Parts: sequence; C-alpha cells; structure tokens
Amino acid sequence: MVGRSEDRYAAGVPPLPTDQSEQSDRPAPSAGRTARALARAELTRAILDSARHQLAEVGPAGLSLRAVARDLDMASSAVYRYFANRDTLLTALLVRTYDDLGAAAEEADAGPGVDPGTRLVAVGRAFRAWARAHPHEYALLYGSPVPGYVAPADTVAPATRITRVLLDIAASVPGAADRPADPAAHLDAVTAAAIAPVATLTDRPLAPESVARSLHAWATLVGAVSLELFGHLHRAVLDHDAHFEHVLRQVVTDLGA
Amino acid sequence: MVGRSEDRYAAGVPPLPTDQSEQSDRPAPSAGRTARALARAELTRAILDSARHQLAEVGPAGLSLRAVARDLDMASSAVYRYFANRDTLLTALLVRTYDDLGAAAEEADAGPGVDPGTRLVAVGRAFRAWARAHPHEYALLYGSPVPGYVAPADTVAPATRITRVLLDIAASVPGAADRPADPAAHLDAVTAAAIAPVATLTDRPLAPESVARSLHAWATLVGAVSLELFGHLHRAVLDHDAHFEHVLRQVVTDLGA
DNA sequence: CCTCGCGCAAGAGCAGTGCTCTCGTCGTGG
DNA sequence: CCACGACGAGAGCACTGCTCTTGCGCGAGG
Repeated sequence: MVGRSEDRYAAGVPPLPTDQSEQSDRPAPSAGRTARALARAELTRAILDSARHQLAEVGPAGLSLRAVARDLDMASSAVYRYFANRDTLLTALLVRTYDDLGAAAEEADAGPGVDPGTRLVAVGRAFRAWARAHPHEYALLYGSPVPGYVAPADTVAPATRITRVLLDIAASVPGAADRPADPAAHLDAVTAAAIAPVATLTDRPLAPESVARSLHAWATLVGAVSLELFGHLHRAVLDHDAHFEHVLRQVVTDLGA
Repeated sequence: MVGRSEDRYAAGVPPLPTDQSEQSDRPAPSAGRTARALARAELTRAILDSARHQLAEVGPAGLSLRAVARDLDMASSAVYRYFANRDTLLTALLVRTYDDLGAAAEEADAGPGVDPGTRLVAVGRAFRAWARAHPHEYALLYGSPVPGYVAPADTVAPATRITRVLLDIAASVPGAADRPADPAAHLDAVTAAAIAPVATLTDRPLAPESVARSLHAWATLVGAVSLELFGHLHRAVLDHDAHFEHVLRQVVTDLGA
C-alpha cells in the first residue's frame, strides 16, 4: 500500500507508444547488442524530448525527473540508467538548447555579401523571436544559473555559436580588421587585452575595437530581451515589437554597420 | 519516532538568542497588545532577515521556509503565521532587494548639477558593484522569474527606482526635453507611443528620443552585468573591470551625454 | 539445448520540500 | 474569573532527487 503513487500511472493503461509505433517490442531481438544499444539511444532521446517538453511548460526549476519518468511510463529510478543525475540531464538539455538557438541565428544570417546592418537586424530579430517562442529555454540559457550547477566544458562550444555569428557580422563591416582612423576611438591596452580571447571565436581578422562593439551589441540584445521576457518592461512599454526594432536600429548604429 | 527531524534541532540546545540577548522573555508582559504587535513585527523582521541571508547563500530556488524556521529555532508551521506563502515571503524579499539596489543607485548619483556622463558612469558602476556583491539577489531581480510566481503591484514602485535614476540623468542632458535637431533622429510615432509610459517615471520633461536612449542604456547595463554574473563571459573575457568600463563609455556616448 | 551472466526496470526507502490541520498553552479583554 | 483568540508545536500529505536491492528477460557460452 506504500508507494502506490509510483505505479498509479501504469495501472490499467495500455503501453501507449511514446511517439513511434514500436515500443512493446522495443528490444527488437534482431541484431543482438546493436539493437540493445539502439534501444538505449532511442530511450535516451525520448527522455531528453520529454524533459524538453516539461522544461517548456514549467521552466528549469520545475523540471522533475519523476515527471519525465511518468511521462514515459517508467519508474523514476529507471531514468537514472540513462542520466546519472538531474545535472547531467540539464547539461544535455543545455547543449541541445544552445544548439537550437545557434542554428536559428545562423539560419537567419544571410551571410557575407549582404550588408552587415541588414544581417545584424535579421539575427537580432531571430534571437528575440526564438526567445519569445521558447521563454523557458531562454531563461535556462540566459537567466539565473541553476544553483549548485556549473556548466561543463561541453556546453561552451554550442553556447558560442550565436556569439560567433555576431562576430562574423562585425568582421564583415568594412575596416573591421583595422584600427579605427580616429585615434580617440582606439582601445586602451588593458581593455583590448581583456577581450582579446573573444576574437578567437571567428576566423576573420577583427580589431579589438570591433570585438568590443560586438560584445556591446550582444549585451544590449541580451539585456533588451531579458528585460522584456522577464517582465521588467511589462507595465512600462506598450509595443515591444516597436521598441525592439528601435533598439536594433541603435545597435546597428553602434556596430558602425 | 516519526517526524524526528522536526524537533532534532531543539533537542538539547539552549534557547540560542537570535541576535539580541532578549529572546526567552520576548513576549515581554509590559504594555499589552502593543508588546504583542511589537514582538510580531520583530519576528516578521527576523524571518525576513534569515530568508535574506539564506537567499544570499543558496539563491532564490534554494530558499526554504523550513530552513528559515530551523535558523530561528521555531517549527516550520509557525512561520506560516507570519507569511502565508513562500510567494508572500518572496514578495517581501523582492521589495526589500529592489529598495536596496535603488538606494545604492540613488546614493551613487551625484544629482543635478554634475555632468550627466559622470553621473551615468557612477550609477553604472554602482549597479555592477551591487550586483557583484549580491549575485543571488541580482539573480532574483533580473534573472529568471520564479515559475508560477507573478510579482504583485507592490513590487513595481521599488523596481522602478533605479530606472528613475537613469531617466533623471537622461533628462539632465541638455536638450533632453526637446526633439533632436536632426530630423533623421526623430522617433517614429509608433515607437514613441510604445515607450511613452516610461517617461512618467520622472517629473522632468523628456523627449521620446531621450526615453529611448535611457532604455537602451538600461538594457545594455542589465545585459552586460547579466552576461558577466551568469558566467557567459567567464571564459571569454579576462578583465571584467576593464570591459565594463568600456561598456560604460559606450553607454555614455549613446546617451549623448 | 540448457544455463549462466549481464543489462535493465521496478519498487521500497531516505531525507528533504511546501503546506495544512489539529491540539495544547498562554496572555489579555470583557 | 473565564472565555476567546493568538500562537507554537507536531503530525501528516503529496511531492521531490537519489540510492539500494530485487527480480526479470535476453543473448551468449558451455
């Protein structure tokens, strides 16, 4: 009578195929260990998908391993065969989400040959559109860090995809590789050194001044979207579309594009 | 034998005064209802203080009513006599924190009569300094919203204190009340209308173009601090002080100050 | 062809959470 | 002086992440 809540969901319910129709014969006794490995990969993916859906609904803090297990009609303990802890699952989710956003940004970028300002506007819009379409995912990426969780190195590469897009655009601005003509615009050595590693994200030559402009643009975009999505402009700004378009125009001007 | 974890902390432990020495005679039978009300106010404050400390240590998501109760040597259920919900406690914390930050910003602002650029730099530095000194509180204010929690109207006024400081500074820029001389810099009607309510935060006259500049500056500051504090520039930027100073310079330029 | 072993899922259980309800106490106002 | 109301404590519910043990089923080795 104890622990009834555990199997309540498996009571009179038929197997309920997760997405594909084959599930009761999932271990498919066809090619031995290969099939097992396949099944494992599939279930891993199914868990990730379910977690993704749950994340989109209740946010990172409400992500529950047990709910994922219920969703997939398995015991909560079985999930741990695939993800050692909640953090591991979170990392996989993080990588997937960064990649998702990075892909959206890359797709929105028209690429070299197009006016940098136009490119930046397109990517900025795509960034905001993605964030608005996936607010909880955005919060996962750019909101408060999960307490006690430190993102492993695996997440760095996907996380920098969108930054790289911005840097590429900045690099396509004429003269981005050279120091600005105006000596007053020169960066001091300390600041230049501080942001130097950022330039390695792109292959194209980029003067520190341009790197700084990119970071400035990036910070503004993140700030604007965060303020909007996290409700800080909720009562103050009426038309967020119009406001963001204006921010974009300013960002383009700042980038010198 | 069940529920032992509840009273474990009150076992052989002496009353342990919270901070002041008087505690066992807290109800102080002196002036009737006044004393009771006083004691109640004191305990409410003590709970808030404890929650504040816990917040600073484990972050908003890890804030636990039971831990607060343990800290104050009372039963967890007793806390509910003072705060109906975790959300109620969160709201009180939010108001207190917004006020804390707002006060820091106001204190950093040299006020009218000083060059707007200098004021903006000072407030920007104060904002970042406060955020770095209270990272979890910053996350509470400007990080992911707590799922299921919607900030009540009480939090709006404290939340806008720092915005008001920025608007005041923008209003002190010469010509901030007038439309810019350059017609190309004129805001279109839609954008102007979108941000119009923001201008009501300050008493000083402010052209929509200046309001937009303020919002732009605010977004950049929040973005820069969020990126730094939430670890997104962790591996990319070496000297965050230098980088932020550069951002500040750009923000000042953008404000036209 | 049978049996062993390994991978896996399931269940129970632990410690913790927010929150509710009940009960005993204690001080105060009628 | 007594009843009422505020209050603290404790038990309990439903939930969480995570661990440990048990048992099942499949493929491979003898």
